[in-house]
Amino acid sequence: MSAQISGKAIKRLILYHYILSDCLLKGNEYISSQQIAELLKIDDSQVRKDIALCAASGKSNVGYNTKELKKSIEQLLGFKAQKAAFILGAGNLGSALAKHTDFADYGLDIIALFDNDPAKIDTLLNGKKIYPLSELHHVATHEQLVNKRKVEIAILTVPASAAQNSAELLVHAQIKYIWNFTPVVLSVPEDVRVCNENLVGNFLDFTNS
Amino acid sequence: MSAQISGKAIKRLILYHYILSDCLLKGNEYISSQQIAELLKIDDSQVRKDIALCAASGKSNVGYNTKELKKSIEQLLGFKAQKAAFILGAGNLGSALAKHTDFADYGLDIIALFDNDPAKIDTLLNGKKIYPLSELHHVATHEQLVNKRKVEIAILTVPASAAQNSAELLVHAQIKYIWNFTPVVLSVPEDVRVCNENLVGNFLDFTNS
DNA sequence: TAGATTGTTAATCGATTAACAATC
DNA sequence: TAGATTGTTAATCGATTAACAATC
Repeated sequence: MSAQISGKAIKRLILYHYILSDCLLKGNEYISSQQIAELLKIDDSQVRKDIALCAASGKSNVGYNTKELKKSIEQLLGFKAQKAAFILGAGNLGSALAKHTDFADYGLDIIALFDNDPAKIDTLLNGKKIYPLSELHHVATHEQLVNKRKVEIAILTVPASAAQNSAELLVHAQIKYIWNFTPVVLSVPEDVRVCNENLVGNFLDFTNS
Repeated sequence: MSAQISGKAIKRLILYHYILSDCLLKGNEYISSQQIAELLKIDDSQVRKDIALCAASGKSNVGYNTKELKKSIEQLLGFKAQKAAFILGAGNLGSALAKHTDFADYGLDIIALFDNDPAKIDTLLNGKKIYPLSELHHVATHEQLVNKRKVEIAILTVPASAAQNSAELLVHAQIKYIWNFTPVVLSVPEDVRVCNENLVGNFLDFTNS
C-alpha cells in the first residue's frame, strides 16, 4: 500500500468495501458513486476521488463493477498482507480482540497474548496462547529466529497503571507499532509509532454533534 | 458541550486529559503547551488553540495549572453528563465494552444488554442484565416511563448478518445514536445518527503510513 | 439521441502551523 | 531585565465540494 493515502480515505474505502460485500450478496453487479455516497451521506465526487486511488475504473452511464472494485480496494489496502501482532493484556478487551475474527480478514494476524495473571498463563484464547509478560522478549525473539516471522505490531490492552511499563517491554522486544487502547499517553523512542485508539473520543464526538 | 468543537479537537483534548491525570499523579502543578505538544508529537500552538476552547487560562512564563485545566476539559466535554445506553450483542466485544469501567468516567452509562442466545438471557454482566432482543422496545419504554430516563444511544456489536435488522429494532425503540462496531453500513432514517467505529480502518491507517 | 455517469480540474472550506505582541 | 510562555492573528496546507467535459 502506497503511503500517500490519507487515513480518512482509508476509512472511507473500508466502508465502500462493506457496501460492496453487501451488493455482491444481493447480486448487484454494478454500483454508482452516487449510490455509495447516499448510503454514507457523503459527496459523490468524494467517492469517485477515493476510487481513483484504486486500480479499478468505472463505466460511464453504468457505474463500477462491484466484484472488481471490491478486489481493487483489497489490493490497495493490502488485506492479504498478513501482519503478525501480539496482544498485551488478556482482560476483557484484549480477549475480545483476540477472539475477533474480522481482524484476520483485513490482514491482522494475532499470534499470541501476554498477561500477568497466573490463572491465565498457558491457557488458549481462540487458539492463541497466553504467556507471562516476562516472556515477551523471548517469544518475540523465538518468532523471529525459529518461525522467521518478525512481529512489529502490538495491541496494548493492559490496565492504565501498567501501560507505560508495558510499552517499555514492547520497545525492548523490537515492536515498532503500538496500538494503544489504554487511557495513557505513552513515551516511546522516535522510531516507535503509537496509535491511540480513542474510543471515548469517538463517543463524545459522536453524541455531542 | 457546545457543538462547534471539531471531533479532532475533542480527541486531542481527551489525550491532554490523560496527560494531566498523569501529571497530577506525579504532583506536577503546572504544565506548558510545549510539554503537552512534545508528548503527543504535535504543534504547541495547536495545544494552546484547543485549550482556548476551555474555560481555563494559562500563566505567561509558567504554563497551565494541571488541576484547573483537567477540570475545565471535563466540563467542556461533559464527562459528568451521564448518558444512558444499550448494548446490542453480548458477544466478545459487547461483553468487553459492558465490563469496560472507563466508559462511566467519561459519561457513558451502559444500563442493559440485549442478545438472542437463550443461555445468556437474564444473566448479569458487570451488574447489567442481558435481555432478549425482542424485549428491546419494551425495556426502552419502561426506562422512559418508569425510570424517567430516555435512552438515545445504542452500541451495536451483533454479528454482521444481524446488523441491519438490529438497527431497525433500534430505530423502532426511538434510539437516536447508533455506535456501530459491525462491518456493515446501516440504513436508517435521517434523524438517526450512525457512528462507524472503524477499528480495521485505524489499524490499516496506522500500519501503512 | 438523451440521459446518466465517470474522471478530473477548479473553488471552497476547514484545520494546522508559523509568527509575534503581550505578559509575567 | 532577560527569558519563557500564553493567546491570537495571519499564512499555509490539505481535504471536501462544485462543476463540467468526456463517455457510453
